[in-house]
Amino acid sequence: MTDELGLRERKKLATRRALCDAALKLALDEGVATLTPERIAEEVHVSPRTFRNYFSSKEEAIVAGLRDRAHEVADNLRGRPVDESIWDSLRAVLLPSVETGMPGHDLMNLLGLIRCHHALLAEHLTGFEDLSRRMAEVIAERTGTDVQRDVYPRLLADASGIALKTSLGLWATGTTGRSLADIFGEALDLLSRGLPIPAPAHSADTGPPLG
Amino acid sequence: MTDELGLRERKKLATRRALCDAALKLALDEGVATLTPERIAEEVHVSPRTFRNYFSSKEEAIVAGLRDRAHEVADNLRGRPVDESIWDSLRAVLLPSVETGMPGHDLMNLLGLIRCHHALLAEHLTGFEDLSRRMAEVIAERTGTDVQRDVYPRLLADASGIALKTSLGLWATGTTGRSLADIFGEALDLLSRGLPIPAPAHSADTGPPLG
DNA sequence: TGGAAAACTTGCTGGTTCGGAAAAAAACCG
DNA sequence: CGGTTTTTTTCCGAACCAGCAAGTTTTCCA
Repeated sequence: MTDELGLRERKKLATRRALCDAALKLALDEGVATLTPERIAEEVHVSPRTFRNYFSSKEEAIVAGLRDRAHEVADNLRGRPVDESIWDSLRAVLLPSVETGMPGHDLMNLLGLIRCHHALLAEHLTGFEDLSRRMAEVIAERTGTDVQRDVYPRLLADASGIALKTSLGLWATGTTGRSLADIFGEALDLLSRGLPIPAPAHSADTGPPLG
Repeated sequence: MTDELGLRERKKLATRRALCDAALKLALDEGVATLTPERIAEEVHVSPRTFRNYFSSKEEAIVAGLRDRAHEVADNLRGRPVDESIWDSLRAVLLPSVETGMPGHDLMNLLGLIRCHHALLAEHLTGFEDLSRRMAEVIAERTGTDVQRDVYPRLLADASGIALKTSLGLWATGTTGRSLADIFGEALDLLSRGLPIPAPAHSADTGPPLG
């Protein structure tokens, strides 16, 4: 149905994607500080003015690839079977949202950049905010709650978004030796069990990184 | 001990506070769009350049009052009795962090501004990020977990921060007729019980706002 | 198909923001 | 007091950003 995109729409999507791909690539290769909108535009063979028609800053372009998925994630959540546990639905929908496209080490490097640059971090966080807002609506539909009056849908949306953000942050430090899926699974599990205080066992219990 | 602040330090703190107070006041009175760093500086009788020595944008100044509390909150959490439930500690520490100083309707208006302005929202969210990072360390100390390797401390810090953010957001819409403390209490309670799906009762069950 | 209408790109441009450098003022210390 | 350190201020150039109108491409409709 939405497959019927006119030439104009397709070209717009193409230049947008080309711009944010170029922005990400250049940021990873040459760093964020020295990167300019002009440089990105040049890479895609459009004018600097056109770049600013699509993005209002280089930071917005760099994280656009990540944050643009907010729409799809909400749609995917809406598409899950209604008899599925909400936690299973969230797990099924959120994890793939960051596993598409980009190689793992690029994602780690990007998260490293984000951690260091205030403007990038700010842009990234508004992406999660966007995601949460959309998810809250779907969760409300699904659970028969009211986004305007009930705490539940907003809180669950925000909390599961946080599970993803926390997992990405911990995974990107590289100090755990675990996979993102593994960490995220544990995070959702902890949340759904009410964040019980972990047993004060030896904290090296997760097993050696093994290299 | 830190009471021994020289005149220099005191004046710096004073101008910083004066600047962010003025920024907030002007933003509430005259709106964010038309507000300029020059206007804020003028209000405090310093040069525009001095304003930029303290804050890198007007948005940073506007939300500085809220975000500067991150330090205290973490310190307060560290100061809670060790035999207290972590949830009780979080409740005791987080709620007062927004209840100090500003009148309630000003806080609601500020949150309204934040919701509408991308740059303000971004700045506000990095404030929560800052808060979470500090709290994660204290939570790790308190629970004998490892910030670098365990999911728990980061997730609990982020989740309780989210509980506050979600509560502020819902409260500021004014559609519930409930107090912030009430909403926040329910949010923490939901989190600590694993976000159970609410019974599909009539959603007007929370009682009439009563005017 | 042809031509009008709409949408996108682009160069230009004025206004704003930002932060470096050095002089001036204020605070500290003996 | 003089000398030293820190902060404030003035000056200023570079970067950023969005509005406008001209030129181009796509779409629409008869």
